[in-house]
Amino acid sequence: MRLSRYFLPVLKENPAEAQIVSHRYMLRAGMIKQQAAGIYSWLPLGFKVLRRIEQIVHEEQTRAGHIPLLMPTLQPADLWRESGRYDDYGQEMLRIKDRQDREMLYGPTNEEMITDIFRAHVNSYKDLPLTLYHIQWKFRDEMRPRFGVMRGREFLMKDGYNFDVDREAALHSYNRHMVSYLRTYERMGLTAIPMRADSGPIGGDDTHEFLVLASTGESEVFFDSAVTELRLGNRDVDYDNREAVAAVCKEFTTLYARTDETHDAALFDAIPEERRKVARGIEVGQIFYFGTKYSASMGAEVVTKEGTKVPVEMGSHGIGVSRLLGAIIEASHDDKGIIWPEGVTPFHAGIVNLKQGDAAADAACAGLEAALIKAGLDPLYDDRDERAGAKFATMDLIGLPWRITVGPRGLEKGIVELTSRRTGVSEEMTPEAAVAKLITIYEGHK
RNA sequence: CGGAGCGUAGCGCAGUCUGGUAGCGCACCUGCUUCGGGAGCAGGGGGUCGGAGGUUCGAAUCCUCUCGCUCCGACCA
Repeated sequence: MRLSRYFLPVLKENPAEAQIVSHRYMLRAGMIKQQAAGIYSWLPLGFKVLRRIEQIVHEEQTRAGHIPLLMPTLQPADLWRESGRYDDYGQEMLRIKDRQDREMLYGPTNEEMITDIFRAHVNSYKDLPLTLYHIQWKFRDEMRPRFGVMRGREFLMKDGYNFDVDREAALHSYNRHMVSYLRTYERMGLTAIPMRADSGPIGGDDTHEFLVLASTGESEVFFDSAVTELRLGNRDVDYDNREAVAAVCKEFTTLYARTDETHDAALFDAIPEERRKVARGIEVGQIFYFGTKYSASMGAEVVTKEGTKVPVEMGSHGIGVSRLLGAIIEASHDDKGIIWPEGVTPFHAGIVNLKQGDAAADAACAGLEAALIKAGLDPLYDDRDERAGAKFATMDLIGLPWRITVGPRGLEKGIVELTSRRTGVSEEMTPEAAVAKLITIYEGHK
C-alpha cells in the first residue's frame, strides 16, 4: 500500500477525551473514530488490526477442533425468557421493539441462542462432543463506557460454546479452550495469565479469566511472579488427548494467580515474599464450565448410550476481540507511539523514502515494495512528499515493527537501513538482504 | 445511577466573570526557499459559538429548558 493513496488520518495532538495511552494512540494513529459513547467506527488501519486478530482467533479455534458459525446480533426476547435471564440481565441489555411491537434485544452474549440451535438439531450422544463459536458484535449498555475500545458498549467478541455428554468430557472441553487461548494470546505477542475468577451473571462452577498485566487494567490481580515466566511456545499439543491437555492446564494454573474477586490472602501469603505480586490487569478472555444451567432450563437433551435422556453439559468461552487492540497497545508502546507485535501488525514493514522525487530513491523504494509483496508480505510505502522527520514520526506512531529507510546517501553505497521499532536498532544492508531478513522474521508469524 | 465538569473551524484551545457583532496554534489551499527526526517566509479558505426558547437596542457571553460528551464512584468481555 502506498501511503499517498491510503486513508490514514493521523493526529499530531492528543484528543482531549482520551485518558489512557491505548485510546490516545488509536485515535492519533487514525484507527478509530468515536460515533457515540462507547461506539466506534473502525478506520482502515484499526480495521486491519482487528481483522488480523480475528484471523488468529479463527486459526487457533480451528486448530482446537471448534466449528465457526454466525448468529445474529438481534435476538427475540422469548428465548431469554426461557432461561430466565430476560428479567435478570437488567439495564445493561439493550431492549428493542420492532414494528409489530415484538420484543427484541441486541445480544450481549449467545448462550440461549446457541442452546436453541443445538436442541433443534442434536439428539444423540453420537453427535458429541461439539464446540460451536462465532465472532460477532455484542452490545452491553454499560453505565459508563470508557477507555476507548477497552470498555465500549458495542464490542467484537469471540464466543464459543461446548456441548458434551458428561461432566468429564465437558471439563476436557474447558481445558482445551484454556490451551487454545494460551496459544492465541501468545501469537499476539501477549502474556495473558489465566486466573481463577468469579462466575458473575453467566453462572457456573469453574471459570478462569485471562489477564494481561498493565498499569491501566481495571482488575486488581494477585499472583506468584513465576507465572509470568510460563510459555506455551511451539509445543504441539494434541487437543484430543485429555491427559496432555490437562497437563498443560495444570502447569499454567498451579501457581497462585487470582483476581480480587477470588483472592485468598492466606494462600497468597504462603508464596515466598519476593515472588508475591500485586498488580493490575486487563481481562481479555474468560472460560466457563456451567454444566446444565441452560440445557436444563431450555430442554437441550441428548440420548445416551444407555438410551436415557440427559441435559447436555455445556460451557462458554469468550475472547474480547476488539478489546485486544487496546490491551496489546497498553502492553506494547513507548512515548512515540504503538509498537505492534509481528503477529498482529497492520503492515509487516514500512518503507520510508527520504527524498521523494529522487530517481534512485523512488526506484529503490518501488523495488522494495514489489519484492516484499512478491514474498507474501504487506508493506506500507510512505511515498508522500513530506520531510524525513514527518515520515519517521508517522511510522513511529502507527507502530510498524520494521522500517526500511531509503535515501540517496545510502543508495550511493548500495545500502538501505532496516530498523526495529521495538529496539530502535538500525542495520545497514542491501535492499535484497533487507527483504530476506523480513521474510525470515515473519516466517514464524504467518 | 450518584457526584463533578465540558460543548467556540477537522484537531487542541482562548474569549463567557464584566453583553458591543469571533480569535490563536496545528491541519488544509497557493507560491517560493528548504529537505537524514513533525521546516521557514508570504498569501488564502473555512465557524448557524451543541440545540430551542427567553431577557436586551444588541447574546458565544445573562436566564430557562434540552441534547451530547468526559472524568470520579458503584457495575462489567
